[in-house]
Amino acid sequence: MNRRDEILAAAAEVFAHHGFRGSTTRRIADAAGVNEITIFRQFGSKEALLREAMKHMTESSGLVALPEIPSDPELELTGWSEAYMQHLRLRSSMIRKTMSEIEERPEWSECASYVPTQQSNDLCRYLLALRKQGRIAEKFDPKTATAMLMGAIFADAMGRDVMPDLFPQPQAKAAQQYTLLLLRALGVEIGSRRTTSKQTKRTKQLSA
Amino acid sequence: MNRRDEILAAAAEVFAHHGFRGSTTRRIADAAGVNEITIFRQFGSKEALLREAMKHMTESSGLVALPEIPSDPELELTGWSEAYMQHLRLRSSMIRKTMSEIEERPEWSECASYVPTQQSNDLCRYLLALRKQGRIAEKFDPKTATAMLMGAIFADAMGRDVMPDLFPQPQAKAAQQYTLLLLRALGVEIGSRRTTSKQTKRTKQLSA
DNA sequence: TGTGTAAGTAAGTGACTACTTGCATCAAAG
DNA sequence: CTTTGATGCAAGTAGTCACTTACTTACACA
Repeated sequence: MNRRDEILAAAAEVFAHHGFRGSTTRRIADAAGVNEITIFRQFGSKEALLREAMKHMTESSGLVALPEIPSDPELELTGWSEAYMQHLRLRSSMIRKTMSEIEERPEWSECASYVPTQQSNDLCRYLLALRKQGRIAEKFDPKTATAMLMGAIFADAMGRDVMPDLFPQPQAKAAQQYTLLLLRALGVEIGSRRTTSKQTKRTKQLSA
Repeated sequence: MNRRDEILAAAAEVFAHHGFRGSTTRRIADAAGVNEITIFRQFGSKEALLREAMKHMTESSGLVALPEIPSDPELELTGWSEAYMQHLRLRSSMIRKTMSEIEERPEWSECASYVPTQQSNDLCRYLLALRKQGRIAEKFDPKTATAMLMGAIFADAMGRDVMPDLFPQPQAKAAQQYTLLLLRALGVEIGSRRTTSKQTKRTKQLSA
């Protein structure tokens, strides 16, 4: 990790805690253990530095996609929800700051909406695949279902720190509980499993 | 509306668009059409002004409670969801800024969590009343169901401006669609109505 | 040994920030 | 008519901000 990356990491860290206006070049330089002037020589301006730090962040999400062909929706969706929730929780400070700054810096919106858009499309596609398999009993709008699950996860990840009483306990099971509730809304049989190979239906011990 | 209230309203407006650090006393004074000095004479400091403006805001939510005794859950919950979503949408800028500032100013968290806490308790109580009436078919955790609906509404109100493609269309029906999805998850018979007086069950034309 | 490059030090610029002081204005209350 | 209290105006203070200039140090490589 060279100097440049150290500065970028420090800038992201400072921004997550203090926002754009609170991210003074002095604070970033101190956090990076670097002279303030090095920042200007490397990036030209505070704005350019934070823009680059932002881009640098979004490239490292590490989220995995849902399988193309649904097999065990309860298991797969629970895993997906938990991963997405953890992703949001780890970045909650940065996300809060970004949401707040986007009105004043609309050029960041593309950066900010990249991960949620990708995840939304992925989940939506998965639900449509489930329907194609005839495993969704009720009529449903995939966009609504997607927005509902992702919205619940998002709100939990953003709000639980400040208002812990409003969210289900324990925190570790919240993503699973939201997922099960959604599956019930869609009429997906819980505990069912189907694969392309001949594998017998079996009960899972995950159900609440 | 006297001078004091005009300044408070202007402060809230400026804060919603620029956050704490961006709310310079000059900007607030200009927005209120008032000399900058008047602010300091009236409120002492920028911090005190914004604290008061914040308190002043939360007192005017205008949200109504769900009925004590559920009668038409689809109608009542849809109305409640729409009102809550509109409330959040009208204040989305202010909410985003507050969420972002709360880490640096934790003394505001009480103020910020007042409305959601009240609404969450209200919705939770309503769902428990529905269960007591025997109108919820499935086993369910009321906290999870509450967090799920409120989370979906919250995320929609916060995110639709920036990422319109991720949310159900049209916007005007979104709250209703989330509500119907939740009712399905709970196994509440849609289109059913029950009152304390003898009123016949009837089909509603609201269902999707 | 000489040269180029990335980094540091020191000092300073002009703009902005919260906040203060001193004085003038003006309308309503006594 | 006088007092009082809220407001405005002009000027200023001490501090911070992003950013610059001029010069020095350290090291790699030829």
